[in-house]
Amino acid sequence: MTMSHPTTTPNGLLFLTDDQLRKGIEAMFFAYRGFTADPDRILAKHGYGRAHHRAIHFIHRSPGTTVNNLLSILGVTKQSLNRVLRTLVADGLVSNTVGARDKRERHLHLTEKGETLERALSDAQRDRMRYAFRTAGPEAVAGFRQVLEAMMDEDMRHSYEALLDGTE
Amino acid sequence: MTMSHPTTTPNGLLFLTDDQLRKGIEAMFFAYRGFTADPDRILAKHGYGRAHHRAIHFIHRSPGTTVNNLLSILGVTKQSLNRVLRTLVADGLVSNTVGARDKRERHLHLTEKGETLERALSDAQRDRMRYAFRTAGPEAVAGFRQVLEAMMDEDMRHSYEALLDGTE
DNA sequence: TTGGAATGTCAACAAGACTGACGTATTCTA
DNA sequence: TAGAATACGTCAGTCTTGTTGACATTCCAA
Repeated sequence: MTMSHPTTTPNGLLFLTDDQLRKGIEAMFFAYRGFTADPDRILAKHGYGRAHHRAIHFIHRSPGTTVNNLLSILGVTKQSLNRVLRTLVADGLVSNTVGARDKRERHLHLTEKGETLERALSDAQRDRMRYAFRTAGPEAVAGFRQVLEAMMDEDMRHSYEALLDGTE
Repeated sequence: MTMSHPTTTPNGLLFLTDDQLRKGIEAMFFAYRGFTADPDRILAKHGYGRAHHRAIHFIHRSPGTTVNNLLSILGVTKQSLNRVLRTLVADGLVSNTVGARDKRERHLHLTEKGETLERALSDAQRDRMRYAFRTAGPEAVAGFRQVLEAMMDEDMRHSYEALLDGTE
């Protein structure tokens, strides 16, 4: 019989079998599919993709953010982001205002229409997250976040923590 | 001051603020980037993408699996999978043998070369998962898996559990 | 004041997903 | 046993989203 739960060894390190780690890997794979499924359905109706969702989400989170700022959070090239941004501006979901202090910068905001779509997307995603959290219970939620935070790259954790400031 | 941890209400349901749920959503987003970062680097060297990784992973997990089987696990179209599979077979990483019982089926196996790449990919991914699990501790690992499993779609959870059979 | 750095835009291309249609071999079933 | 269903492969075309390269504008510092 194989061990199905991590145990602590005399040296104080967690003993982890390849099987336990693989289960974590596959859980991550299948869960992420569920995580994106609901927004994907809504986006498809509007002719958008996940890239649009990500842009909308972080503009909502940090109103007035610049393109460069968004780039470092999203981790894509500016040309890639620009294409998405262009369609969102053209469709009237995002507004694009020249910076007052630095005229090279463009400050991004969601319009009324943009906020409406953001609501629909985040409602759907929160519903699933709420169900998962309630099903698993409060201790599980704490563990979930601890593992995910340890899984991030150094610089991504910085982005993550910067977003958390003021809401913790 | 906002609540930063879930609490239980008199009706027995977890009380979850939008902030708590959003943190879960953003943690998922940033962690998944870390989750795929190491394999992505290795794949890029070989001229492959994530699609190749997924195929290699599940062929390794279920040697002799059929194309149809793989399709339902990966959740892509056969045209999409076929493109990936064709290059893997051409490059000598995957073998493709006609079924003995049912000659319509093709059974997929990793070659020696395929197993070598699989090792490199899964070693990298396991290293990160091990670090995350050790950093977070055993209770956190249990919670992590509980939340992820509750986050999966019904049919994905079936695939996930089917893969677990015999290893739990 | 001028040259370099920073910010953002446009154009072209590639990977990888999708749909739809079709062909072939094989198996199942009425 | 004939016809329907299944398993697999392929061609053609589209879409999203990533990439590089070239370029305009703006700011700043030598």
